Amino acid sequence: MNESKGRSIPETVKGVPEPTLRRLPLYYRLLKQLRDSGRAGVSCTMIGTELKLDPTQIRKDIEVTGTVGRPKVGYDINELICAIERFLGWDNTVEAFLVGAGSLGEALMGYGGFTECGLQIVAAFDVDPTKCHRVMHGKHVRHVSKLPNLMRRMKVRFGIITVPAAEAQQAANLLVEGGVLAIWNFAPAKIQVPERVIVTNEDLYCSLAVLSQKMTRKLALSRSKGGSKP
Amino acid sequence: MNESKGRSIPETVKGVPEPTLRRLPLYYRLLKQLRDSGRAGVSCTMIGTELKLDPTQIRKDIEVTGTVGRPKVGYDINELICAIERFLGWDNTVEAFLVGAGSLGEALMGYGGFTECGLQIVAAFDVDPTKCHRVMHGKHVRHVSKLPNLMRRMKVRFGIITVPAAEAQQAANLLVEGGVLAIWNFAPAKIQVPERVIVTNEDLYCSLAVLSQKMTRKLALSRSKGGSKP
DNA sequence: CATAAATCGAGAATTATTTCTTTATATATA
DNA sequence: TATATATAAAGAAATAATTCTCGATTTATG
Repeated sequence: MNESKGRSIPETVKGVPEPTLRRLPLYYRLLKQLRDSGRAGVSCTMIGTELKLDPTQIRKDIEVTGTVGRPKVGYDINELICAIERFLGWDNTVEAFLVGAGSLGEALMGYGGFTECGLQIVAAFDVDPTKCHRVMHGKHVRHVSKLPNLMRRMKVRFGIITVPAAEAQQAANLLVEGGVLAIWNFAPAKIQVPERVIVTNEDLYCSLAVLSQKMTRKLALSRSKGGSKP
Repeated sequence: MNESKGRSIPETVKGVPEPTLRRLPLYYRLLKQLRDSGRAGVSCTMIGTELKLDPTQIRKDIEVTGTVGRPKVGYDINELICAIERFLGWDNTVEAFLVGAGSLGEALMGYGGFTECGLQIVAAFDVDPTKCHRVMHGKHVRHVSKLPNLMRRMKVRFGIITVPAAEAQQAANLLVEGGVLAIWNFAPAKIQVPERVIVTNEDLYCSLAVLSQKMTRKLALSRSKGGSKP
């Protein structure tokens, strides 16, 4: 008598702002910590203090998950955790294929935390035959030529690309051939896929740009203010 | 007679929007490709077509780098590349220490492309003694206890954290002790640092959230429209 | 040389996101 | 029971970012 009636998730007819989506995991992590430490309830004020974010913003973010709180009390931590999981789709296991068994691929396979988000890497693929036929963090590494068929047979719908930039498009093509639904692309290259395929790029250069520009700016400012040359 | 006169970079008195900063590397990469293919000039229209972005937005982004174009012609590719490099601080080499010599750390050290952005990882550190005293992609791996002193002696100001979440704060502390200016944090955990230190979090869970929510939404929609159960 | 087409640049309009304000409600305390 | 206080919720306002509009400029073409 909780999920069945009407809109458990507000249908998401109108897309949720991406900034909100990116903040939800931050709350999620904190909530789990709080729960482990024995708390049962939490207020936006508390989350805000902890994460240095505006409480109103947090309240609006939580709203999209469909969770309701009580004045003066806040939210039930368990309920909130479940709501975020449900909203993000982290309550169901999604199997994924990983293309590119280099060190980045290995790092992701070894990253135990993804299962918490329902993401399970079930196999890895590589073009390099010397990397194939071995087991990495409990997952078989196979040759990329096997990918499309295996993907269809196993009904895997999620792909992770961890190959060098130059090979990213080929990797994407294989995944598309296998009927992929969503791709998490770690290669610093844009990939062309059919419109129906959802892509998120994890482009390290974009993040680095933010950091290095801020650093550059800071250095420039400190130099012009308190620096040696006026 | 190009940089010396007046404001080569528009001083950046008022911070540049982060979305702009994150797009600049995309242009940068494309521009280098275009240059390699022999082109000398480029218009926002062309970049926009290539990257599927609005030309006006690109024009505004380019504006922050201080580059001026010519109507009907566009921008000089070389000039634009240099301006972006200068603006992001990618024209100067920045030396970095990496904390956490696991597979993610190894992946980053092996990632040749960072030198293009002026980022040079000069050494790695780990708490695990068995990982120390070896060479990884040409860089020495040392024990974390050596970090602060070495960092001050070598005047390294940039830190990269690739340790597990539970150890992130310790890693940050060491870097702060060493006088770090900016931290690129790959651990899925918030780190507490003095206000003067610039931090960029590369939190994979945040990106995954975007992707899995979109996927979940899509599946929900397709089920409610063309699915089996009405 | 006049005309057409492409494109920059500036600013207006729109849209998205965040922050502020107010109101209502639940709990604790006197 | 009455009062004070913390907080959610709803909506208004402010701010940030994107997209649109238009005038100016440069090159190409007849």
